[in-house]
Amino acid sequence: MDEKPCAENSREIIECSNGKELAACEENSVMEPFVGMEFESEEAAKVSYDAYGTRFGFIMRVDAFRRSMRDGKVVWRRLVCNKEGFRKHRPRRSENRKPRAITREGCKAMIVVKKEKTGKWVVTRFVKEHNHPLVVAPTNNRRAVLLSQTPDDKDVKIRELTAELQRERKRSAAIQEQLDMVLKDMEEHSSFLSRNIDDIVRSMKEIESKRVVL
DNA sequence: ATCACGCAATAGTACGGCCC
DNA sequence: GGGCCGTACTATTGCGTGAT
Repeated sequence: MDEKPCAENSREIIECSNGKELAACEENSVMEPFVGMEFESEEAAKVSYDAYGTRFGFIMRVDAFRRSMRDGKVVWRRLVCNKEGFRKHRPRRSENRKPRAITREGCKAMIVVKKEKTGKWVVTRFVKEHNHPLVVAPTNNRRAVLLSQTPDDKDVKIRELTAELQRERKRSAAIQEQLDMVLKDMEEHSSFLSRNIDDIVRSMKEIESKRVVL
């Protein structure tokens, strides 16, 4: 079980079971789950794991849950990678139709969160390793990403997305630099305005004191 | 008895493809 | 283009099993 939180480093290379580079952690705000991690609500856990998945290149799927025997409320929830498990075989009703792309690859990655007596949701299990390459998708259309990839397309798609990711990183670094310059200018301007205000206040006080003397 | 978890089944839904 | 059908998805539930 891997229980190390990852958010300590602003840039951390994550590796999956096949040892390939997958994605880089670029924001401290996306926390890697760890056993014992607490959430205010079930929804917060979902949002967090979903953000983590988006950041590191997989799609979260809400899996099983359990209700309390006493009050019937949900007290246990499992969140998995969308490639978790294998698709169940169902007989094809039409031979003319093309089968859809395979989306399940037997991935074991998941987190399990449980509601404690305190009302907080705590991660009780975290499986980090995926059995497939992780791809940071540039689109918000999750379903389109899921269904558009056949096994043959995947390597090409991974290369394209990796190249795009590098381009976007360079672009964001340039934007960051520009923002830093703007902030610096704003600070300088702000301190300039402060000095002006101080001068004005000082002048006003001098004028006031002269009036009192007269 | 209760909890934790795995697995299968099912309902509802979204979407792609085919046919008119 | 629009309707229908098939496929695959998520969400939920039931049941079984092992641990506490």
